[in-house]
Amino acid sequence: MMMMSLNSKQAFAMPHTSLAETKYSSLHSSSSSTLTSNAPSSSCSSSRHSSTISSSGGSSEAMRRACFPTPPSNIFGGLDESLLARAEALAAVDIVSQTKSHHHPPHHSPFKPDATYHTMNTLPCTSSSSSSSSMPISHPSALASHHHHHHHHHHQPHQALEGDLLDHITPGLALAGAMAGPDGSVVSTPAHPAHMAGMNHMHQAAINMAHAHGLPSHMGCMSDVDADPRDLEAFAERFKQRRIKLGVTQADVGSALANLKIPGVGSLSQSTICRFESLTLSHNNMIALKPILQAWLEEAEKSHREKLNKPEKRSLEAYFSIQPRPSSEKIAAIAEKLDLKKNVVRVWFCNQRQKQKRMKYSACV
DNA sequence: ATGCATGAGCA
DNA sequence: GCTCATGCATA
Repeated sequence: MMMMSLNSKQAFAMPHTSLAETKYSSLHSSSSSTLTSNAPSSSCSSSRHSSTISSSGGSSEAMRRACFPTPPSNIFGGLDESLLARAEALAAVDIVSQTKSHHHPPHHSPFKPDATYHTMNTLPCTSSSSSSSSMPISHPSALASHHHHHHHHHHQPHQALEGDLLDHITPGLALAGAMAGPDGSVVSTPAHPAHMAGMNHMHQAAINMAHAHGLPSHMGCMSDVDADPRDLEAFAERFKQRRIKLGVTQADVGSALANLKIPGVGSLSQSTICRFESLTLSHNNMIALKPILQAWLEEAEKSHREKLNKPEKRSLEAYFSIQPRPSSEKIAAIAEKLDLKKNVVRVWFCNQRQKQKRMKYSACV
């Protein structure tokens, strides 16, 4: 009995992907149409439409018009003590809602997963329902074989036409997030030896194999649950926005991942993070990485929140919301109130203004 | 942001 | 040999 001779992956290789092609290129550029027919219902941030794969030409996949909430602009031209008073009131208010923090000892472990990871973790594809942790490990082929025989539609091609196809093939895996407890601080670890290029590969492909369950079109609420293309898109975008808001670079994220201590997960390169955000990774890869990045994001935000909870900072922010450009005198007053050096306060305002610009910019890009 | 290269698992 | 995930180097 050996009649079934079909090679899995390649068997269904799609037409255009004839290997040699630049692998992925096919995914976005080639058939850019299609995609995104689904409107993402991204709640808060923006709605990105298709984009994702349409980078035809070259770059710019998308311009998301963002809808970022505009920061409070300065309204007060001259402020005085009133400013201080107000700010204090504001600060006091938010102080109330203090979130607990969970501190993790900062352990940075520059653990680089370079070497073959795949071996270590096997990810069960796990159910598609929800919370399933997936680790990025596994070889590509695994998944490849899977899916193709499962459905008629092959995944690979999906990259090219994500929109529709993905619709039905949604795999499910996702992890709720946060499992490890790094302090979230993004450390930048050097991570790569640099002598070689392809050292770490965690092939996670398999993970996601979930085959499809037909997704109802109404599932708008599952966010990290499955790998719904729409979710991925929305998540990638949200991820980027929040990362920027945290002031963390793609490279920082990549190296900080190792701090999560998720088994089998080490650091990733800036390239990969970039590709994730721009949705230029394969669908399977996106799905595999999503839970990891989500975990990182949660940790990072948690620690950021902790920082924000420091009274001085809250006060400064409150002042800032009222008057982003306080005069020298105001700064002196603020510094005195908070028992900080005037210079420190001045610089803080400068940085804050810059940060705001960055955020605003990124939101619109 | 992306081209090119590496290296792994599979058929 | 193919596909895939990922990284380095660089525009």
